[in-house]
Amino acid sequence: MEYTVQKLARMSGVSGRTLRYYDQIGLLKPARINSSGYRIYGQKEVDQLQQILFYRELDVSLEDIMEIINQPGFERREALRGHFDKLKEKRARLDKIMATVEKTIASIEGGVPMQDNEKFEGFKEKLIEDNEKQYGKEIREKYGDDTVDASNAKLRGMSQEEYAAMTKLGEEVFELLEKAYATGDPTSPEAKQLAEKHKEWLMYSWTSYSKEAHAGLAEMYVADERFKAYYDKEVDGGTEFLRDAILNYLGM
Amino acid sequence: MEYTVQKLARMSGVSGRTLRYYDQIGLLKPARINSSGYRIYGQKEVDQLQQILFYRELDVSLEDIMEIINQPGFERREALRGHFDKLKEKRARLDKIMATVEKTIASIEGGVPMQDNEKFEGFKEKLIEDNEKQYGKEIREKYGDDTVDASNAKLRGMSQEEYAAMTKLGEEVFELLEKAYATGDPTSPEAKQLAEKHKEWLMYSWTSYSKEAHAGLAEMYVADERFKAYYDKEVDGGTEFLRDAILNYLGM
DNA sequence: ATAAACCTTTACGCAACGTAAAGGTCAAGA
DNA sequence: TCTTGACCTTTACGTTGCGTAAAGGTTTAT
Repeated sequence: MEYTVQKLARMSGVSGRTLRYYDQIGLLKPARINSSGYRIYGQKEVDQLQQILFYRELDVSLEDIMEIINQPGFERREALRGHFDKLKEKRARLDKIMATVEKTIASIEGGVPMQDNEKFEGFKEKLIEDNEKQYGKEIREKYGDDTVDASNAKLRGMSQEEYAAMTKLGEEVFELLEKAYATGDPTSPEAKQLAEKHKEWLMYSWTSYSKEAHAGLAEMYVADERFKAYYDKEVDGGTEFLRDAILNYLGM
Repeated sequence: MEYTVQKLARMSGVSGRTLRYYDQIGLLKPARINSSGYRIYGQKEVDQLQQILFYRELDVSLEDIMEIINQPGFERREALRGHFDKLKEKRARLDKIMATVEKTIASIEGGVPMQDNEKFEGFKEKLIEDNEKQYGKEIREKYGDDTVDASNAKLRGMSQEEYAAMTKLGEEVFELLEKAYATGDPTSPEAKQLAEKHKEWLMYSWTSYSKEAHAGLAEMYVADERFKAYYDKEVDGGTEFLRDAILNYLGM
């Protein structure tokens, strides 16, 4: 497939000017120039543009992108690692800023005065290491799950609303788990409600439902440490409780 | 408390030049100018700078920030609440990008080849449509699974070798599925071998194993369209066959 | 008294394009 | 066939949000 500037632009979401600029600085040259002087891009160029956009998303400068894509594989890996670290820092910084926002709100509402230098926590990029130590694993675990959720949602081509609804349901399951766990009884009304909500939540990604599959999933939660870690996050033994609640709900 | 340019700059993490620039464009004027022409900032200015930095963090242009904070009905507390939500969104986006970076790194290290277009799923919004036509659903599903695999590997702190081994096992399961399916009999020796290999593969991520959980997972494969699509990729009905083979292997 | 560390304004530079301006090309419809 | 409108080209200046001198005045600490 061959593309002119405008076609490639529309496909990739960048502007025609951008493509000409990339040509100009030597970042992405068209495959050839036709007899009228038009830029013609081919498959290879499409792929490379995708590469470029990928790095651009990571806030890599065009100059650096040029270096990266012109170098062999292991160099690229190093670059990626560097970017990953940068992203991590960025994330930690965001967390700090969010904390500052919360604190500022609290200070306004509570009438508690805030120290001036506190107001800028997070904008300065110093205390990142501390943050890592403080949140460390927790965030990573959550991060893993978020990733899975996001990819699943995308996978199924869910609309924004659907995804939001599903997420909300997921949170509700979690809340219910805490409440039901507090009763200590997997046959309690709360536990039953929990199992129901869990089924409801499941239906967002399942096309067919069977008691066996639901029960099996519950067993798997206990067996697979990843799921176990997730459901045990708030209350220890939460995973087993959830399984029991589900099995009970299903009459098994 | 009163601050000169440099003091405020150090406290807030921005540069002196930035403060002068903000004065120049009228975004943040000092409280007063002293007898030597120095800019002197007071309490009000400190708070306003904080506001400005919050907006800047959200990629709002300075011009827009000016409009926003000069609006008559501007309520600081409301604005702060809005900031918090937007920051959360930004963080979620960062998480997604980080996941892709990690996945890319994993693919380089694990020697698992990745399709270029796979690498960039999720980054572009528009290109997806076209890609869809080209490669259809298949890639999305694979991407989803890869993501899960990668994040799992990370989560469990797997070594590269282990991850590679697991990936290889996963492929073997797939090959066996094709071979066993060809026999048409879920009780055949090939089917039994398939179930065994599947269990072996599972053990990479399971800490405890039970027949019930294994059987449940098999049921889930059929119920969840994502898994179904994955195992049906090569042979239609492969998922059901796998389930039957497993159930048979487990004597259920 | 002198150096270090401030402060000032003016002014040019930068990345990654956006936005004309001035003109050539191409497919489709009257 | 001719015209229209959507393409394409190059050249070139504008934009944002500062960084970075340069050239000089002020304050503070020793």
